[in-house]
Order: sequence, then structure tokens, then C-alpha cells
Amino acid sequence: MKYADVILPLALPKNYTYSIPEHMENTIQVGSRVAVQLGKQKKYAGIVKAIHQQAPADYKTKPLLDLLDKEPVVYPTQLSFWSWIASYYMCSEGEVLNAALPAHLKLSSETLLLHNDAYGDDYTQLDDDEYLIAEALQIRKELRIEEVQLILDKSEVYSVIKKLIEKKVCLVYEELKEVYKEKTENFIVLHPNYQQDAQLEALFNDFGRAPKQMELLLAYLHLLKTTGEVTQPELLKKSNATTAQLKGLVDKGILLVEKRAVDRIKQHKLDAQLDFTLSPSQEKALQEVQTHFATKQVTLLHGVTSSGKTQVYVKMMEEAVAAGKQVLYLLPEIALTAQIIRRLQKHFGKHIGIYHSRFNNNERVEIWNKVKNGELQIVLGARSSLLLPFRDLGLIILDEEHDPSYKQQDPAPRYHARDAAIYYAGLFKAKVLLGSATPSLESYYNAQQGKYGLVELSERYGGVEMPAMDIVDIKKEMAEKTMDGNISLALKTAVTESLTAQKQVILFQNRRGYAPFLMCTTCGWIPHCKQCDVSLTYHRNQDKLHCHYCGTRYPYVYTCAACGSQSLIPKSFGTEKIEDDLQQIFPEARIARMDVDSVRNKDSHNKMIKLLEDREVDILVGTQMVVKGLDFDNVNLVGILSADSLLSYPDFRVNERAFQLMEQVSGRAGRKHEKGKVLVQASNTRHPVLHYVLNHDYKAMYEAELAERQFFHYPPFYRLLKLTLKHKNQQTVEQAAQILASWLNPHIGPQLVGPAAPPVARVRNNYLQEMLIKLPRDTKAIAQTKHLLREYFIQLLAEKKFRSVTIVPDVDCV
DNA sequence: CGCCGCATCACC
DNA sequence: GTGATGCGGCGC
Repeated sequence: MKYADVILPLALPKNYTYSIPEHMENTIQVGSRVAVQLGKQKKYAGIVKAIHQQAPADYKTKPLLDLLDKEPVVYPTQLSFWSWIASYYMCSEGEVLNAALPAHLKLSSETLLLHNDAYGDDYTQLDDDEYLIAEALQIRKELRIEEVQLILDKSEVYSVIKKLIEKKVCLVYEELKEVYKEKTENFIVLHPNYQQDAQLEALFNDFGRAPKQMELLLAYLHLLKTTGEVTQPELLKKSNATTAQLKGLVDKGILLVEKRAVDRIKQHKLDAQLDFTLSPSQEKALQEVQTHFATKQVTLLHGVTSSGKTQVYVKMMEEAVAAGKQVLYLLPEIALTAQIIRRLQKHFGKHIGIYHSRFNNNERVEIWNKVKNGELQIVLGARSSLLLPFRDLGLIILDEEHDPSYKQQDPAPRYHARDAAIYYAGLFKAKVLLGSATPSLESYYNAQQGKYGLVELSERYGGVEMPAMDIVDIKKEMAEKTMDGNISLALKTAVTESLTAQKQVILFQNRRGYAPFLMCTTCGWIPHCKQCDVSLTYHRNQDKLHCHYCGTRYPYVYTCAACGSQSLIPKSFGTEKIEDDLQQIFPEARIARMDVDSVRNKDSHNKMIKLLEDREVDILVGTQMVVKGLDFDNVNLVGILSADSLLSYPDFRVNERAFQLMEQVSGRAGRKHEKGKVLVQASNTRHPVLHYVLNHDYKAMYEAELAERQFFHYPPFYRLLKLTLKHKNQQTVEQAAQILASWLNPHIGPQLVGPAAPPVARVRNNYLQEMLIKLPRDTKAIAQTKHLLREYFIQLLAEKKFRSVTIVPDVDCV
């Protein structure tokens, strides 16, 4: 008898073992997707991790129900990678599987109620609810739980179903459904009888009284000649014919309609090669990268904004592709704009695939399969594309390497795409090229230490100068009363100048900490979320209050809950408010806003960029979003509205982040033809970071920060592991955290910070406690500590009182 | 006394 | 993740 260890898409601590039925023995492989039964009811699709002959000693195995595909869906390489992620980031392999597989490959069963024909139609023994369902079943034959809920208009329907089963009115069935569907399109083909010219000629002579049909046929023949294949929608559009006319030709047996499976992923025709010619400094950088790769697995390319790092990447990609290897090009989600996608698609044609969160599930399955079979040689994608089933990866490029969005926050696996990429590449013996204008301290340190190769590209492409930067002293302007809302006189003047010169302006405002909220003018009361300890954010376009922690939306509040007054007003300094202020100051200007709220749906981000490109917008106000992936020749002024707010987070990485943000934002100013200008509004004008930004001096920032980090035991010298404990009861979490800390103390000592309640101490009705563990950079010691933690978690949860405490480990938290 | 709702547990 | 199981609350 053979057995299979199966990874299920659940947060289970270990894998389950099923027996392999004889008929599968020859076809099943490691990496195969299988259907299994878990518990009495549920069925899932899982993935075979191992095949062996070891019968489990303490339980009886269930057989695998089905082998779902002919070929495995992942290679052993991916399984090793998952196992590493699970152990390094302290989560289950099931959670990794869940993140990796496109939803449509992750089946789980749905309970169906089936009508029991043997029961007949004597409904006298049933109560009202039971009768309603029995009647519906009589007509529909099968019902989903969701439909039962709808019919009875309540969510708790389980008891009714139980009674119906007892009374044998219905049966239940667990249906495991494959949700991926091939996309089909109607293709029009000529009937074999008319393939010869002579036959066609005869046909045309014979057409008589159907001139519209003849026109349509001519249009078809023309299309066929130019494109080779003709789809129904294409033909109807080009010929302006109706479906009736087409049907006429089909009925006469002249044309045939064929349903064929098509790719959802549009393939791009290889365009004329774009100009990716390297400048001398880029050429030099490319050679240095190649030299480093001879001896090192990872190389950091530190290139100032618009030095043309992409050009270097493209050359590296071409080389890897020519060697028959696959390439993964990772970008932060919001930097994946149409601009870069279009350029690369044109250059690499059909070999390139795009993968990010805005794709639908069917499209994801198709990309998944094409990456697996090697059809796609290049993938351009966000964090999650690291989990695609590459067959033979040769190079990973990770652009904007410093970007914190490479770290997955929630849910597990909380992996860092940069660090995971380096491990993943190792499995393929592939190279990793990290790129950034403002590298993370961690990577730059690794490069300085000689662990990574380091290549500096300090010249902007085409010799464009770095923008001129100026700090505007808000305190002074306040005293002189020259501020207009949040806009200083200096900024106002500069904007006016730009507008007069027909140039565009980008204004940057980080919204966090300044979100608009409602406040009672009488007593100062602010509406809070019922489930979380945060004030609600006011969204004017929907006239609703949102909780940014749990996502709950509340209707607008008119009456103060504390004093009963009716005088609530919105207070704000968010992008919405600034957009308003600007419209007041520059009534003639066309102003647009770009933040998570204004670009929520699929295409609005691209549309917004298009508007700016086409110069339909004069001033763009935005959050972090405006920082990335935007290249506009016509923007000559960038304003940072409040540097203070960037520099005042209680986080050890503030300075690094503030520098990165300001440096990146300023990179948006001035392109090809002229020097741009950046204005930074600040009240603390003497902050050292402002001066590093002013001089575009990364090195100085790096040196100063590094000393601090070493002194306070922070990365890159130490690794951070954050533990969050959650429970409904405040006392229970606090106690649990105290106990855990007391156990850890002898091992970790002063490197244990906390436990303490985080700034937002309650989320979704759960109270939180956090503690931070600083670990010296010693792989063995780190693994030991993680092992210790796992033991203590089990020990803690073994105590009855703490059984329902949730512990969330976040390794290398950001 | 019995039904309902919720916490707890095992699932291979 | 989720159905099965056991316990306490509350209504009759």
C-alpha cells in the first residue's frame, strides 16, 4: 500500500496522510493536485507533498478521492520553497499553498441539498420552514446552502436541514467543483465546399437577391486574408453586419461557426525593437553587474532616480532569455503601471506575462500554466508572482528593492518577497538583481559587507540634472500669516509659475495620521469604531464614516453621542481637503486626486495616469501612490506638503522611509529637457533628513542611520520578530502576554521589548498585545529561537484559560 | 425539562 | 477552515 502526504489549503499545523488507491498508483506524482475528504463532510483539493509506504501508526487513513490533473501543478522546487517559507515565516504549508495557488485551482466542496424522490409529497409532518424548503426542492431538485438561507431569510439554517434529513425529505451531497473555465470564442470558417476560387466565383454569380449577405461574405474573405483567423465579434464589427445576416450564410452552409478555446492572456505581437540603447554609464553598470554575478548570487544596483535602471534590467533579461532561462521581474504593486508594462510587452512580445492582484482568477490559472510549461519566459509581476511555478528560473530582478510593500502583512504567509526571492533563486542557482534609487539599509549594508555585489549608477539618463530642492519654513510663514490653508506662499507662487508656463504639478501628502474625521464643535467628541479603538475616517464622496482597521462603514453621524449637540463638522488635512483648498486658490486649474479611495477599481489608476500624460490635469494631489512608476515629461514642480508628518512616526525606520519617499517624489520633477524643482514644506527645517534630501546624499543618510541601528540593536544588525496576541478579553491577553514574556525572558533577556498594547489596542472586538524580539544575525540561533517559540505557543495554548488566544508571529516585520 | 447558542475540538 | 460535540443559558 502506498500513501501520500497532502498539503491542504488550511492553517493546519501539519500535513495529512491519505492512502493511494491502486488505480492512481502509476499516475500520481509529487506535486499532483488531489481531491480528499477531510472530516465527515468537507472535500478539498490538496497537493501531494510526498509519496511513501509508511502506514501511519495511530490512525486509519482515508483514500484519495481523485487525481485532479494529468500533470502535477507544481514542481518539487516549489514544494521546497513552500516548506522554507512555512518554517522561516512561522506559518503552515497550507497557508503558503493558499497564497500560491490561484483561487480556481483551490477547490473546496459545497453542500448541496438533493430532493429525495423516495419521500413522495406528503408534507403534513413538516413545519413552516421545512415545508418551504421541501417545496422548493420539489421544483428545483437541488439547492445550495446559500439558497436555503435566502428562502428562509435567515443565516442559521442548519437545524432545519438536519430535520429534513432526519425525516428523509432530502439528501445532502458534497460537490467538489472545478471552477476554472476555458474561454471560448466563435470562429467563422468557410465551408470546405467553397475552399477553391472557382467554387467561390460560382457562388458569387449565384447570390442574386441577398446583397447584404454577399457584402458580408466579401468582408469575411478580406479579413481572412489579412488576419488568417476570423472571430464572430470581429467580423460583425468590421462588416457592420447583423447576426441575422451571418446566420443566413451559415444556414446556407457557406460559412460555419466553430467554438474554440482561446487564451485570455492577450499575446502581444513583437513590435519593432524599442530603443534600449545603453548610455556609456549604463553600459559600465551592466558590465559590473555581470562581473559580480560571476562570483555572487545577489547584486544591488544603486541608481539615482531616472538613471535608467530599466535599460540595464532589459539587457540582463535578454541575456537570460537567450540562455533559455526564465526571468521574474518584480515590482511593487502600484509601480506596475501601464507605462512599464506596455514598454516591456512591446520589447519582448509574447514571451512576457503580467501577474498582479487586479487579474481575475481565470486569467491567473492561464498564467500559472504557461509559467509552468515554460511558454512564458518572462513574468512581470507584484509580490505574489514569486509563488508562480517556474520551471527553470535564471534571473530575478527586484526593482524598488526598498519598498515596504514587498513584505506581506496579512494574512499569513507574512513573507518578504526580497528575502524569499533570494532563497527561491538559490534553489534554481539563479541570480538576483536588486535595484533602487534609495536602497534599504539592509541591502546596502549587505553590499557594503561584500555579501552582495554593489553597482552604483549615479548619472541620470540623458544628463538631466537632479531637481533643485528648497525647504519652505512653515513656522515662519505661519507667523507672517502668509499660509493659505495648507499651502505656503512660496508653494503657491511656484505653482502659479508652473501653471503659467503650461507645466504640470504634483503635490504629495501622506495621509496617515491626518485622515479626515468628524468632530463635535461643542465638546470635542469624535466618532469611533464600535469594534476597534480608532476614530472613524470621513469619506465625503460617499458621505460615510469608514473604519480603516476593520473596514466597517457607518452612516454619517448628525448628533454628538457625548453631549447631544448637532454641531458636528468634518476636520481634515487629507488629500480630499487639499484638493478643495487648491480649487479655491487656483480656480482655473484642473485638479485631480490620487489615493487608495480615488483609484479603488481596476482601471482608474491607469486612467488617472493617462489623464496626466495627456495633460488633461494641471495639478495632481496624491499619497504614496504618486511616488512610483510615473514618468511625465511635463511635470516641473513637485511639492511635499508636510515633511513633518513624514518624520514623526514612532518607528525606528522613519528617517530611512522619509528619505526614500522624499527622494522618490522629487525624482518625479523635471525630465528630459529641463531641471525640475521640488519644494518641501516643513516646520522643523533643521531636521537632518531634510538636509540629506536637499543634497540627494544617500550615503550620508546611510552612515548616520547605520550608527543608530547598531546602537539600538535594530536591523541590519539584528532581526526583528513581532508577536501579536489577540483575545476578546483584555485581561486574558494581557495575562497571556505576560506569561509568554516571562518564559522568553531567560532566553532573550533585554532583547525582548514589551509586551504592551499597540497604539490601536482593539481591532474587530479583539484586544491586542504586542512584543518584539530582537535576534542577533545568526541563522542557527534564529532557528533555535523560532523552535523555542513554537514550543511555548503550544504550552500557552494548552492552558484552558488561554486556549482561544490567537498568536500571530511576524518574522522580519516592517 | 428541553431546546438553542456558543465555545472547543478534531479532522489523516 | 468547519461540522460535530458538549455545556450553560433561558424559556416553558
